Amino acid sequence: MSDPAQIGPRIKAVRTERGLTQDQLASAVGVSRSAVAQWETGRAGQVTGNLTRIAQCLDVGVEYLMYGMDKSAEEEVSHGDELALLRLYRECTPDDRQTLLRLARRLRATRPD
Amino acid sequence: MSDPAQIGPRIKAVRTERGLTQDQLASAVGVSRSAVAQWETGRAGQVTGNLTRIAQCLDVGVEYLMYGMDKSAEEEVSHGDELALLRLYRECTPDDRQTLLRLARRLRATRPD
DNA sequence: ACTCCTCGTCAGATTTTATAACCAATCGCG
DNA sequence: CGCGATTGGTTATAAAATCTGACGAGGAGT
Repeated sequence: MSDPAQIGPRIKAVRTERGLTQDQLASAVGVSRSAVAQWETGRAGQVTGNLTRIAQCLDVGVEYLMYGMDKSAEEEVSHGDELALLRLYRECTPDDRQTLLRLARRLRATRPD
Repeated sequence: MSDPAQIGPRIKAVRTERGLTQDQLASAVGVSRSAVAQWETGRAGQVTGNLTRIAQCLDVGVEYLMYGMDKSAEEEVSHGDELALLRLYRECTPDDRQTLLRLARRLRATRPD
């Protein structure tokens, strides 16, 4: 799941994307420039308690640094109407759920391209 | 955001919820029983590279141990049928989406209690 | 009272990590 | 071309962190 050896390159990738030098990230996190270099080159097995600060300074999620992405097996819903639909669906009986799924399939099949 | 001092009690809470002893969690993670006790009593400032293994063994997200909760602003979908519904919904036109939402409301309103 | 189980704490060995220093590559300037 | 500045990789080492095994306390059951 988590690949510690990949955290370093990932930190480097995000840092350069943000246009920061190692010195700048080091100052932001509160460590020496060498520490950042060692993180990025995989010398440090884990970046321990600094992980949260690094994520904050780079404006990226801790789980992104750890796993490379948010959970991929699950889907996130953030649109209000999709949330509403999901909640309504969950409050339906199994039969009604099947009805909704069938209608969704029919509507999708007849949509214009 | 992250409260390192709270990781310990959180580990303990999840462990006891799962009905595990410190010894059992220690065996699962691959450390001594003392290490688990120290994590839970806050002796260790951070639980370093073991955090991922702890989360795996306790069947909980790393971010939950670190922050106490998954992202609260978003909802996660993990059931296959819900994923299917969501995907179908997204492939529909706005008009068809409204149709689905209306039907869902009607079905929810007529469900037996 | 005794035994067992669970867990908190401690001393110490081991491991990890951050620092300062060193060095190399690149680039811009005179 | 030589020089200085900047950036970044690497190393030795001191300091800090972490884990282990041992010890002891409290509770439950017999």
